[in-house]
Amino acid sequence: MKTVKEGEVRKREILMVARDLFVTKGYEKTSVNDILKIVDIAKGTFYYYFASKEAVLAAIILDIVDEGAKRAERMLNDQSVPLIKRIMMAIMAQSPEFEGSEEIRDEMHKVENAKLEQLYTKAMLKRMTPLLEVAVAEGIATDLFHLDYPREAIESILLLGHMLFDCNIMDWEMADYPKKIQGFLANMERMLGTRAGELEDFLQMFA
Amino acid sequence: MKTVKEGEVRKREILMVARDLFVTKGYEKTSVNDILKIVDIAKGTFYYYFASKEAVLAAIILDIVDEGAKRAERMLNDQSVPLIKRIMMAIMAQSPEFEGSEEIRDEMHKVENAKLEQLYTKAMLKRMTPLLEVAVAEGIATDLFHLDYPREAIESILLLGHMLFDCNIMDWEMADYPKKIQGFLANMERMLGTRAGELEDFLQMFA
DNA sequence: ACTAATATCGACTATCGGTCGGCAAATGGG
DNA sequence: CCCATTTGCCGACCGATAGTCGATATTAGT
Repeated sequence: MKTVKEGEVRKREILMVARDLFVTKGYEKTSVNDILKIVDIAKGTFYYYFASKEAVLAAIILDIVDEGAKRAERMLNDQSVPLIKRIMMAIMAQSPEFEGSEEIRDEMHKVENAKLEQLYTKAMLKRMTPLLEVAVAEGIATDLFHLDYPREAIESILLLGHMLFDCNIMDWEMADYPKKIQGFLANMERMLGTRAGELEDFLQMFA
Repeated sequence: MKTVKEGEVRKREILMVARDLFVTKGYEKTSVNDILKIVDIAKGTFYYYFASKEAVLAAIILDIVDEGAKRAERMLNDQSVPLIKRIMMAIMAQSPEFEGSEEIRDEMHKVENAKLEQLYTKAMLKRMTPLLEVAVAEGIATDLFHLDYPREAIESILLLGHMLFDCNIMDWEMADYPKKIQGFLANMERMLGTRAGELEDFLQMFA
């Protein structure tokens, strides 16, 4: 059964299906054959569009990171919100968990997805750091933040936000989360050198 | 050729060889057959001792983390050194890079080793947090540190130290490292709430 | 010496990611 | 309108892999 489609269409089809499978089943546990079955193409077609299974993964990660960065950018540009809150919301909005169906939440970051996870972290940092750098520079200029190593603070905050709350490396009880979030905000405030409690009302949201 | 050995001996043999291979070649790129060839046993023997290749990985990680924690513990117990420096040295000593041959350094934390890396991070945090908790509590009691969420600060510091300097997710130039280390120390100081510059002489070491 | 527990073997299987040569459909120029 | 070239597609095949299993050899207890 041969159905011909324009190249870019096929490519997107494969990416969509693969992304769904990688996120729900895990990258390692998803075989190329699994993808073929759903997209309903032969092996040769898959490798006509992608050099390897890992190439598909890389493309998907770029997509996910880019979508997150665009959401973050929207948050940062909303001048009606105070700067610190904007930054906080950008960090939250960036996380893939906040788009689409909520069921995906736990699936993406699982043991079998270590490779996806690692590549994602790397790409996310590279994409997000410049965005936050602008925002933090604004905070420094307006005497809201006081710090000597803005770039390093941003990297640390992004990394912590991701590792603590998006990955599943910390196995916390549900009941722990409010305290963990408060701790994170406190550390973020200190690294940025804000007036203590600047994020206090934000903190209420999680109490 | 059949050579029989006591169970525990064989098990340790397998673990030693596997660890060496995983660290130098990477977990994914090391096949069970690679291990068999060196230990000089048949497949059945391997699976007589370990349920899967991944079970071997898990055992190895526990070993590595435990060795690191023991080194860290020695640092923390050295009363002749000021507390902050002790903590800093414990964090550094914990890293697997600091034991044995230096060549291993880059190998362990590579793209193909994402699974090893992730499991390691998780186990390391669980093992190291309680150790540092004692030390930080001492710092709080002696009015050296001032912070409301000690546990969360420790988790963050451990995580950052590991992710920034042990993994290879940040692709920095060699020339960047002094600044990155200074930034890390600054953030650490702020999270712990020490007198600013408390770690200043430590910082000299990396300038 | 017999038995039971322990340790070892290696052929075998299912599945995987990836290759390759050939076929079919669209394209477009003469 | 025909034919050649490009583009899209096929699926049998390959080597390697993690893991299985029933047979066999060694050791230890009595």
